[in-house]
Amino acid sequence: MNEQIARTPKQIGAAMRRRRRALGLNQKNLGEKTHLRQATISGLEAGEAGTQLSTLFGVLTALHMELVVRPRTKASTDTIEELF
Amino acid sequence: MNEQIARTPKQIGAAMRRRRRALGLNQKNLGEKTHLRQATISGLEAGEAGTQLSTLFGVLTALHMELVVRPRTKASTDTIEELF
DNA sequence: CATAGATATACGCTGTAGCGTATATTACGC
DNA sequence: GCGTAATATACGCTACAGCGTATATCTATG
Repeated sequence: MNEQIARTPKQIGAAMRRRRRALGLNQKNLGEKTHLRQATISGLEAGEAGTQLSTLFGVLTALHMELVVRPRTKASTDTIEELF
Repeated sequence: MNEQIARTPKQIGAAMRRRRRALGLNQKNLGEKTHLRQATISGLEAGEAGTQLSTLFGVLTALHMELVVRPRTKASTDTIEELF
């Protein structure tokens, strides 16, 4: 359960939230590590689509996580429009 | 070679560029699929840290790709600061 | 319940992404 | 080399992320 597929901002946000909690951190702690506000972490975890890559990777690094990019595994009905 | 680890915007951009080319698309085509400008795709592939998650996931979807989020596999000396 | 800790939300501000449009630069086939 | 396709860059514009700060709302746990 520690490999999460993420096809949307919400999914990646949820995965990061689980990881943060597993590490026993709160949003404020994590904000200090990453030089981001607690409110910014909150938005990222909630899956705000406008969040920037710098924010994403900053938090990933602080959580000792990484991404894997790969072709989609299962068929999906996702369209661009319904992503947001 | 179709699973790429990405710990920085540049790495994820490079992976997406390889995938786009493997699919025989140019930035303009991809921009039309995603409702993004060719210039925006260019920035994403170049690893601009300010790129938004909506842009990232829009392109990932158009390229039939997905992310996996997971704890880091190997030891790394990465720090937050040197990411950007 | 009470209340402390955690998370979500608000306000005004500054910086910048993405836009349309256009052009400059690079890479490639002939 | 030359021309063309592909990619990078520029300009002015609007929208909004992230900022500091503050507060409101949830959530434990006694």
